[in-house]
Amino acid sequence: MLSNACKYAIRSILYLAINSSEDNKIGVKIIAEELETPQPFLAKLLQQLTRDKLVSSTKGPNGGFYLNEKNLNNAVWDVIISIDGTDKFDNCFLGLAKCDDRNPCPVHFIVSPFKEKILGSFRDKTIEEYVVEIQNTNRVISLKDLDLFEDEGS
Amino acid sequence: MLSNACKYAIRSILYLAINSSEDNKIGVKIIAEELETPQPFLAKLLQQLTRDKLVSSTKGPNGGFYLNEKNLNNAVWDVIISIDGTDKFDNCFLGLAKCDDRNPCPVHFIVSPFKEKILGSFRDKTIEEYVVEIQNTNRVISLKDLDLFEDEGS
DNA sequence: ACCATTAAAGATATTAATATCTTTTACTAT
DNA sequence: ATAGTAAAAGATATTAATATCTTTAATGGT
Repeated sequence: MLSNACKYAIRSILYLAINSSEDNKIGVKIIAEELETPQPFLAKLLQQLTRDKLVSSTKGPNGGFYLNEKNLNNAVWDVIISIDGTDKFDNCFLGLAKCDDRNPCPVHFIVSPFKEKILGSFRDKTIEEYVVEIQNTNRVISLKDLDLFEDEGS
Repeated sequence: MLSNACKYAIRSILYLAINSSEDNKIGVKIIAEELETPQPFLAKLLQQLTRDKLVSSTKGPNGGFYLNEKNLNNAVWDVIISIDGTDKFDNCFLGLAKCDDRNPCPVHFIVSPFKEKILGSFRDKTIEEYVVEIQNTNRVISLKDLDLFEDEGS
């Protein structure tokens, strides 16, 4: 559904939303380590996101990437468009050239509600709202979020 | 989620289930045309499915591919395993190395029920049962199934 | 002014997926 | 037997995705 590139990009932007600010910029190296992604590849993606004004950056010492207020008000969907384009979501799960409610593939009515749901989430929530949800419900996006205790019980 | 190869393979096997029989074998050429897939590529896939005993075939005149009773009792899931392997379904939607109920990515609880549902459908229903459902509910898998009337109303 | 740091940009490399081509083998009908 | 047909097998080609490398530009601290 999403390319690796796009997955990296989404997690990066959420990571920056949570951990960076105008006076706490974060370099690619850190982000790549924290998200376990290939560093130079991620650099390219962040470049792309920066060109599209989805993240902010400055060069030089204390430089790095961060999100400003405007960036925080974009949607995850904007990231997807920037990196993958819109196509991947439109395509039929079984590869039919034409698949819709009228001409549904055998799994159309399983896939379709899911797509609507996740697409809705990506499109209607801002990055900022995502962050609130992530924090309120202990969602994981990077290594440091991991709950490593396998067993809890007595 | 599924590779093109796997999508072709699934539609092929459903197509054969519906249209072929021991004494009505179908050649790659026809199948490829009907499903709008690249012919030699599909040939490779059918070869693979044949090796794994998911479809049957004979060479020579009146030869071609078909499904026997045994083949009809496999699941779509077997096709997926044969072509893509199991991994694609296990992976996190946002690319987290570890993503489960305890360490969920931000969309885990949207994706997870969908995966269970579709995986269940692929695993628990036989090809034969799929065919019954396809026919009872007018599902589309090939060109000839298409309902081309765009508008119905008066 | 100079140096170290870090992103930007452009070029290149690698890999995996997709697709095609060629030769061989099996089978059928005549 | 022979010719024609169709899949099997193996080799090759193309493309897109992923990943890396190198050079350049901007910035900040000394």
